[in-house]
Amino acid sequence: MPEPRDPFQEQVAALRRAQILDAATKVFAQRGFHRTTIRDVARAAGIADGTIYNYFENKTALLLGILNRLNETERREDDLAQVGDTDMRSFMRQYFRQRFAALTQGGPEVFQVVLSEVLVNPELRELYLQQVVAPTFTLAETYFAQLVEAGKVRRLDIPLTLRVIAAAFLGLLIERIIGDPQLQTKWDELADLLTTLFLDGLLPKEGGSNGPDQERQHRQPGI
Amino acid sequence: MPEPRDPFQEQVAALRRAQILDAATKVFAQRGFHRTTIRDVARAAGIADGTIYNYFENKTALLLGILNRLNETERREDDLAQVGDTDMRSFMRQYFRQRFAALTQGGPEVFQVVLSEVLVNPELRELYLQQVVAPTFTLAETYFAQLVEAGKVRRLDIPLTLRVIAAAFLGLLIERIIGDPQLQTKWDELADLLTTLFLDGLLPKEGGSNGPDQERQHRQPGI
Amino acid sequence: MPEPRDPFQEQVAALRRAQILDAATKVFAQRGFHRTTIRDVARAAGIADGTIYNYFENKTALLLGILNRLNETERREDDLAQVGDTDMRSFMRQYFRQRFAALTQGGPEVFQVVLSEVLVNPELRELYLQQVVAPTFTLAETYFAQLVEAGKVRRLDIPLTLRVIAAAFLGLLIERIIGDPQLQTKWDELADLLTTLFLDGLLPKEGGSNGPDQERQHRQPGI
Amino acid sequence: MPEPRDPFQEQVAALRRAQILDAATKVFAQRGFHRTTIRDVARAAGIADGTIYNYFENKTALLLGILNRLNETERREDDLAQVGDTDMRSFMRQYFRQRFAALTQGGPEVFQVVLSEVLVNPELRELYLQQVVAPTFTLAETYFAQLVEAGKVRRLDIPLTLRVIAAAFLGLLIERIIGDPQLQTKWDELADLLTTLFLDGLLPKEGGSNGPDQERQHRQPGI
DNA sequence: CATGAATGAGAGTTCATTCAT
DNA sequence: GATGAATGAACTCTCATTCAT
Repeated sequence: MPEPRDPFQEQVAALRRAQILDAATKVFAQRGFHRTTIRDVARAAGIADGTIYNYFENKTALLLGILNRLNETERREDDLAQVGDTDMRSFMRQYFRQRFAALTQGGPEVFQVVLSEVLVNPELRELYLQQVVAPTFTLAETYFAQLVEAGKVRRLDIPLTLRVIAAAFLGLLIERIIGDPQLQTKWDELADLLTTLFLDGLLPKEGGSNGPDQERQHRQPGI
Repeated sequence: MPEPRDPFQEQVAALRRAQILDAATKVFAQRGFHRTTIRDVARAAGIADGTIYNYFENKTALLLGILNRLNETERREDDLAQVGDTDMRSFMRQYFRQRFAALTQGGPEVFQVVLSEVLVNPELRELYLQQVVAPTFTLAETYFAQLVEAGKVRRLDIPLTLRVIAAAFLGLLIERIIGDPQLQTKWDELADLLTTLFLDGLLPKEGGSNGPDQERQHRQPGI
Repeated sequence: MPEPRDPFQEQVAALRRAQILDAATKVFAQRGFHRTTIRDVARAAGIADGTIYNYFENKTALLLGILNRLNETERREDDLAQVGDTDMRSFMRQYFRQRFAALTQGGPEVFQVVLSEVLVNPELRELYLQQVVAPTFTLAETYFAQLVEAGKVRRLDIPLTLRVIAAAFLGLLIERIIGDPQLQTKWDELADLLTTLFLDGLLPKEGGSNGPDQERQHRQPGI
Repeated sequence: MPEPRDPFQEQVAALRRAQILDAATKVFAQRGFHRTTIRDVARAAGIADGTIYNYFENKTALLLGILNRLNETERREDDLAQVGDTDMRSFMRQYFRQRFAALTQGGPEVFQVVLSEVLVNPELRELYLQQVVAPTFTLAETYFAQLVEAGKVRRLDIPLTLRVIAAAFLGLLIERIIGDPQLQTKWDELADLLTTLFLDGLLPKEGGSNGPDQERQHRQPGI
């Protein structure tokens, strides 16, 4: 836990921390938090065991560090704001695409690790709730309320609706991690499907032919 | 690992196994699989440490035992079948309610434990995929295909759509476990909300007033 | 530790004891005393674990039981006596043959087990010394002294000489157990070789051609 | 299991290994391999339990380590070579004396430990056979063959004869370990006795008086 | 600051022994 | 007497953490 005053040293230290957290994320995701030893992390980071303790108080702190970075990453994505003017469908499809891309590339490992522990570690759970989940929902609720007011979205229980949408993301990510082949294969189609599902619902269009043309769903105007 | 031929002994043994798995599920959910010792399980079951090893080969086998019971539980729920004749909305609401009730009472702890390990243990992941996830989806796909053919449901990518619905459930369960207050409070409203969302979508009804009447959604014509 | 008065019961008990000791000898020799569990012995004997404790106080008592049987076996071999009249060479060859046959068929396993523990268990060592080694040597010394008096054998330190001869046997047995191929192959030639070696020694006969005639060796005068 | 490149560290590590093996040899000999705990070894070595595992993979590796040192010790004793020119009797007496001294001081404990396990552990047995027994015999056979060719030794089955001689040593060592009082007392006389026995045999010298003078044997004329 | 050997508490697991059936 | 499930002490081994170099 060094407290360097020298700004240069400070940057070096930050890099070390990042290097260690990267390594930790990788190996934690591979074998799980508990099955991974400090030595594993150290090896992956290319440093000695003891060095880790110069930057993190203990093993748990590594997990918190990962969680915090997740936090920062989430916050930075305030992409919600600037899309208010386009039509609902384009916006949503765009947004879902962004999210899926983020999840896929940004590393599902991070989720794997954090979520796995969050499920069974009350303290971490609390932290995760307050630092990641709650702020995200608060932000989203504000935005969503605007949509409702603007009449662009049906008047539903906003917080709960957002929970459901977020849950779908979370659940899909997990199912993918578990290894569901369908999701592995068609991951890229999900953004479109979710848009249709959440905007239009499962029910067939009124008077629609309900024909085999799956593509039509995306273009259905004025529902 | 006794192999009793005597059917009475066999039943006694089955009860012991159940007793141990109950205890294991409870304590694993509280502290997580790895932070829980065999002694913890034994204490919770009211037996000696060594006794556990008369029924399970090792600690991991306890996890597999829990997973297998989950498996059996899932299979027994063939509630899908008998609801084919009613209207779509009632059916779905009913089904969602059943599922939520099952998840809540049947013990979210089981999910907590299994999922937590599944996320970071490849072997368990494979097992879970093949024993729980895949069979469930196969069953559901067959049923869903019938709905599509009957014109009751929009023609979409069936497997993917089911994944999304299941994901919503999974995700909501997790969010609840994490401790989201909204979900704790309004858990019972979710079945209705999901029905609306997945059947009708977010978009406001055409020509609707989009007023505060949330209830109107159910009376949508032409369903 | 049953103390049956009924002579029939007594015999049954004796048989059980023998059955258990046989099984114990077998499995102890295979994996060693400590690596063998009571369950191993029970399985080999075809009985339940607990039953063993009706006949032996504890695991160590099994070892003592084996040792005691060894003791009895040894005593019964008073073959020494009746060979006093023949010539030295025939006698010795005959005796060595008997001993080797006994060791080989009577089961080197017994030696394996007992010796292995005797080497590192002081108590057992003491017991072995007093119950097996000492009596045997005492007997042999008496007989050997007669040979010396009769002028049939060079006047040497009798006890020590006997130790050397016994040591050769013991050592050969061990070398064989260890798996020396030479001994495995030529085990039957040892009786003759030992006779020659111990009676005549390694030195070539004086004036001899050092030819293949092994028999002439006795008349070596004045080396 | 460190792999130090630094030669200094390497030496330190070698010392630690030796320190641990010394301790292990001592305590294993006292209580036997299986009755000795890792903690016993650690205490005897004056280090912590865990430290042992920095140098040896597991408890069994300690035994292998002891065996390997025995191996090295044996190899170093190439005393056979330089005594070729002297007369047979002096050489043999000298050689036997060396061997006995080596066995006694070099630590009969090493034998005790290794042999005890070798008797009941097939894997260790194989290792012992190949690393210690076989090389030693191969060496000795070559040398002995020269003696035979030179006519200094009777023409016998060389490998088998060597086995007998080695067996005598091995057996005597064991008898001594077992606690035979005769051997404890007269250990130092054995070299001479063995020389006489193996060179001249038990048979009385032709024409000899076979008097009570045991000492005469060593001064036998014509040697 | 970096290193990695040393530490020792603690975990999973085994198994001799007991005893109710 | 026979059984074998239950017991829990004791063992091996791991690994987070410390600290002298």
